[in-house]
Amino acid sequence: MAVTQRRFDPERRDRIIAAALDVIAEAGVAGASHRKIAARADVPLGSMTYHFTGMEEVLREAFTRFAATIAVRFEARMARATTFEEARAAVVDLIHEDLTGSARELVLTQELYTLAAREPLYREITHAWMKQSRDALVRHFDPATCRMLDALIEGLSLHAALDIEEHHRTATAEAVARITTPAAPRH
Amino acid sequence: MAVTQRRFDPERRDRIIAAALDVIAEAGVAGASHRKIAARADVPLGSMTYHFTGMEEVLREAFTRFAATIAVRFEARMARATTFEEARAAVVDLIHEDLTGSARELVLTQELYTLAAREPLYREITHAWMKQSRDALVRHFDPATCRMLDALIEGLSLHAALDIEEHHRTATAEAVARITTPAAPRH
DNA sequence: CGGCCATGCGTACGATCGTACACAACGGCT
DNA sequence: AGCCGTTGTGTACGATCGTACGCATGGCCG
Repeated sequence: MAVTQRRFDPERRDRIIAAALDVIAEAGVAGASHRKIAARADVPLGSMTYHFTGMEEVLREAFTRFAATIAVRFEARMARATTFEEARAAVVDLIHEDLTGSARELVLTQELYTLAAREPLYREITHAWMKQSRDALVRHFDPATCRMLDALIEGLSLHAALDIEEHHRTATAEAVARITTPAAPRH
Repeated sequence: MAVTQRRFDPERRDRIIAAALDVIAEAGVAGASHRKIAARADVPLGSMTYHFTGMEEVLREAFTRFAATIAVRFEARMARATTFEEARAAVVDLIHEDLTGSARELVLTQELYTLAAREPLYREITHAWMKQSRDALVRHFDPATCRMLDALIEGLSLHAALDIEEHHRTATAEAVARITTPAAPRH
């Protein structure tokens, strides 16, 4: 009666995961707690331990979903490119979107990276993410170039997250052009 | 008597800061507490609140010192380069050192970045760090190229932190060569 | 229509946290 | 030598945390 029953709420788990990402984006992994996530998802505290074995599982699923979402977008955009020049343009587009998009994604990415730098469990998530991106790139560029592109993309993302300076699309295009152009052999 | 007095211990603050970096490297910012840091520095818990106004001050000073240390090393190495080719080689050396050096630095860097992505206070630290590095680079490369180099360096650092794959010096050299070579104009 | 069992929730416990504050210990000054 | 102010420390408090667990609840089967 006064108590709203939620017996049939199969999306409960999903809502919790989504809420977890919200909380992490706002307060960081450090500031994320079962209680805050439960409040955000509008579920009782007990649901946390019911649906998940512990905080680690929540984080793992949340970041897995986050990484998958971004990787899929990346893949979709790259798939539309057929020629080399289109591939270059697609990369520039993607970087541009990353950098001018929501700060939320940049922050969540950083949080994930920091976790991954310390714990192998989360490293698996980043590895899967990287692999997907790498696979999307390797259709257009050779492996070594893909690695460099990856590094450039992540570096530029970081600069955006740290608010280093405003982003110029032409500068990004120039950087991508350089990376994707083999250097002349040393003399 | 049994209590060892430390009245004259002017390096107490420094030891605490050093201990804080150790703890952060091991347990992350999230896992760093006054108690753990105090234990690591072998000082009583009360010393924390005596020497610092709060956790934030400890973190700020610790990361400031950390960033300064790395920036100084960067600057020193770049300063030894006179010609363009030497500058390129210096950058490759520095990246190589970063990537093959202690995981501690890579982890601490990630922790700082994540903090900085969220809080302006720590962003100041990263901005100062970037500025120092940028100043060291700008003597040899034009500003746009410096930004790209920065991004590349940070991206490669991240790859190392995430253990993406083993580092090849020649691959780094190729990436630096490309970035520092203006792209041919589009036709 | 009524009892049962899986499902889900409220609460309580022990641990750990940051911080404040009363007090011990010492060096210098008279 | 003895007092006093500065310097440093031990402890206790309130808040918050993750997690376990007993119990309410409602759908389903007989």
